[in-house]
Amino acid sequence: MAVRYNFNETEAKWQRIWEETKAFQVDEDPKRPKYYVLEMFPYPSGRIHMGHVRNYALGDLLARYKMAKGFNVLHPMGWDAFGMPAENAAMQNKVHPKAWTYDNIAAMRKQLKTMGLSIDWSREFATCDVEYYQQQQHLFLDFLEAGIAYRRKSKVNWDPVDQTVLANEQVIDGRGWRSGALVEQRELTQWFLKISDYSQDLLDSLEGLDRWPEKVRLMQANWIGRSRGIELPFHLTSPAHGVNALVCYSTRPDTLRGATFLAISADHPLAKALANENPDIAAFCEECRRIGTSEEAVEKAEKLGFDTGLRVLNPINGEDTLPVWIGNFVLIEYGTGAIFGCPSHDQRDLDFARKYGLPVVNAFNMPGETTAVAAEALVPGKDVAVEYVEHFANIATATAYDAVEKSINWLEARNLGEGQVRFRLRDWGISRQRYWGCPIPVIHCESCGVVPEKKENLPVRLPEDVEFDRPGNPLDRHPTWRNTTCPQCGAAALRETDTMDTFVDSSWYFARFTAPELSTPTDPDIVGHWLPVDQYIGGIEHAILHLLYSRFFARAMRQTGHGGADEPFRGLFTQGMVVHETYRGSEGQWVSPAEIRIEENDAGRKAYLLSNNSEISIGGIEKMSKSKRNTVDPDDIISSYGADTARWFMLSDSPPDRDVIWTEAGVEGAHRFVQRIWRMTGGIASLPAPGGTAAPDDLLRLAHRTLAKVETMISELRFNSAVAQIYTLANAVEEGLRAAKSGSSSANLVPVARLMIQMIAPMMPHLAEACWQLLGGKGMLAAAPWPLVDPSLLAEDTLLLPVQINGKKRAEITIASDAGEADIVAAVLALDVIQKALDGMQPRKVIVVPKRIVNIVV
RNA sequence: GCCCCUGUGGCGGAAUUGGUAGACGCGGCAGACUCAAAAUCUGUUGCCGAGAGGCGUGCUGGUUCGAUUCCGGCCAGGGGCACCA
Repeated sequence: MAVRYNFNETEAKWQRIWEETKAFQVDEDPKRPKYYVLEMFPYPSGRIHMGHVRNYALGDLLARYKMAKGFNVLHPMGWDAFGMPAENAAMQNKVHPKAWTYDNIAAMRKQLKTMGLSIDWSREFATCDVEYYQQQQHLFLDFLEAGIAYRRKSKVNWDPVDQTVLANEQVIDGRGWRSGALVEQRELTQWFLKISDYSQDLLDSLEGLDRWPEKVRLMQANWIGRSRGIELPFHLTSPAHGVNALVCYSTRPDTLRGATFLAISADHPLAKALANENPDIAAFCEECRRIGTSEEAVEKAEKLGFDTGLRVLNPINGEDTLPVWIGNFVLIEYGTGAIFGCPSHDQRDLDFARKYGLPVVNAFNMPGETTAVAAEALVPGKDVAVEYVEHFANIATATAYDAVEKSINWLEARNLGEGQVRFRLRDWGISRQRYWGCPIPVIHCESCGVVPEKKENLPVRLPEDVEFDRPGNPLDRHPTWRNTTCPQCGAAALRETDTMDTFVDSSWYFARFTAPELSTPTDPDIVGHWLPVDQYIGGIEHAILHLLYSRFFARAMRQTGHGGADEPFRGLFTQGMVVHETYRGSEGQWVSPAEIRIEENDAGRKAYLLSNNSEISIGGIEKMSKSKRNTVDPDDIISSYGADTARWFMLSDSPPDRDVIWTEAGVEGAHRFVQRIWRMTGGIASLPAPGGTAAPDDLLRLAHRTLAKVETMISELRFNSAVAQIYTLANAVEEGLRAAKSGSSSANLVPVARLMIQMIAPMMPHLAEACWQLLGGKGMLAAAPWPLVDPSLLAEDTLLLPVQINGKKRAEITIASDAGEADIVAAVLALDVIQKALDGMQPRKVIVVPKRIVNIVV
């Protein structure tokens, strides 16, 4: 037997065997419970990175474990293949986005396969496959028919150089992230999906997602942003431009008595009407618009206002008059585009009031009281709110929170306003002026307007003969592709040239995996069988958009007859990042980990450049990135240590939801363990066969206890703890082997080693298969059932109980596990150390917690 | 500003119904084997102290026989949202 484990040979061998035996291909099986494990599918950037390795190591562990536990496991893989990088590559390298994408996919597939994942590769697809986006077009048409998709004008960030719409995240300091051009606000007609119709359901259903991280549920809840408030008309003292009243939206009507002004948006219809006749107002509104709404601008922009001269009455008493201002901080998109300002209880309103000399009235003063407001606005506090509500609404008691609800009731009862629920969530704009995406299957006809393409005419294929020599959307300037006929009247018409946001592609791929060959988007029976995904694993960066869009899609697909589940992802796990130390040379240049060596002793850690031994400064630990040169290439790791080592390292030490620090020392440690398991297994296999049947010993008991713990920890996704348990068992097995070599009984070594190997199998599948063979295991471990815990081996005869005096540990006592309380107390008090520590003091009380602890109180 | 999370050895982290703080790994130190190195193995490793012992889970109060765990108040780090009325 070879002393060193040859991972190269073994990993290739078992990957071949798994593939040849189709070990991971599945179909629906009514006899076994299903389990759907899914890792967020990768974007085909060209090479896998360590984040992928971690993601798939986690998912594969679960998939293999569930498979061994008797589940029919669906574990597919695909590619999120549309998007801008392919077009950028096309512009820079004169390569077609399609060729670039499929080449990348081929390269990454090859890399992934070296990881030895239990993927059903027969289901693989890319979202840029025409078969996939054809079905997405089918879904779009159904959504259109159901009123879920619609078109409207909307303000967008327009990059005049790249000639495209930019997402808010792509606008940096008011400039396009690629072109650096000043971004303009344009009104364009865009396609939207009506996600806002589902706001309440998307919010309420978060409650049931008990296998999602609390953090993600909170983030989604905040994003949906439900608020309870009231619409309040403020009547003008004299109507202007046909407007009798300005309607404000407020979530704090309990502060209404402190209102001292009203502010409307520059885009409010009344502001526009006033601007038409007053050039000063027109100029002011223009300035407001110019400042824009980018985050940067918002941060710096001063609160600006313009007094319109109009006056309104406070509805609370119909007497107090308030001036109407135009404010640059009032958003037309939210609420009604008009607010009442209550400077005493809102910092922004206070700043505004101070700047323009508007009165500040403490809304919570009782009649006759004149408590002033200090430099900072009063926090809408609990106590003051109660007093105020008592005063104006005559409500006997109210908690702070009730104050809002009760003031709404009070105002509604007097017909002064109407309670409302509003959401922050806006409809999802899916139009992109890009080539490399799913074409939106509609046609613009001069006489019929916007006409959906007929389903039998799908797919609307992306033309391949396009040029990327200029910015903008090549579909717009394609000579023939746009020209078509109207499906309704047959006249010449033009195709829509916008493509869909790539988030659409990723909003239903998990459903398509259940039947990827189908000529409809899904088969309701099949998708109903597999969905929801039982465990979804991916990065926290998708906590909001991707996961929310997918939840919306699940609802929309059910509504349009495409089946599925209420919620697409039953369990969600958000893994941490892979991070690495950074290194910088004498001139501050980033240095890659491959170019240095580390020395470590009592004096500390130092890094030296391999090329000339000059010292390198060790910087912070940061997310692996090309710019900081702190990446480690999975290919290099797999070829030097093997996939199992990389997987084991990823699973050890760090809890999977936290960042894992990639270190050379850590990888070597993981690899040492691989070699150690191999040596140990070889040693056990070459022992002479023991005769007869073995009585259970401590080692066997430990193995079963470990098995029970490992199962619990895997099901709780605490893989690092499972790994620690396996280490403990391995230490004991090694000790057993050493003892056996010097003559002790080896009777339980083989069965215990087999248990250990089976526990290792989901984490290091290749090594496990090889060891399994060595131990005479039958067949392929990938197809073997998970071992059963023998409950009779979990019980212990004796217990080690700590003994405390007044909560401080003073001794330990070994005692029969079935000893009664009186016996334990007697035995404890008889201990020399305890007698000595008590020093003649009489115990007042002895607390015995069964199987846990004894505490003597004096 | 609002909402949320996290603070444990030199490091990653265990201790998950209030019951032995530091499992397991990394790193360090000492030793064995070796001509030597690598590999491997053994011992040791929270802090203070020669030792007995004492102190220790961000700080600070509290509840409890007993607190890393529960409650109050601070401090530090991280994340999400944000002219949202």
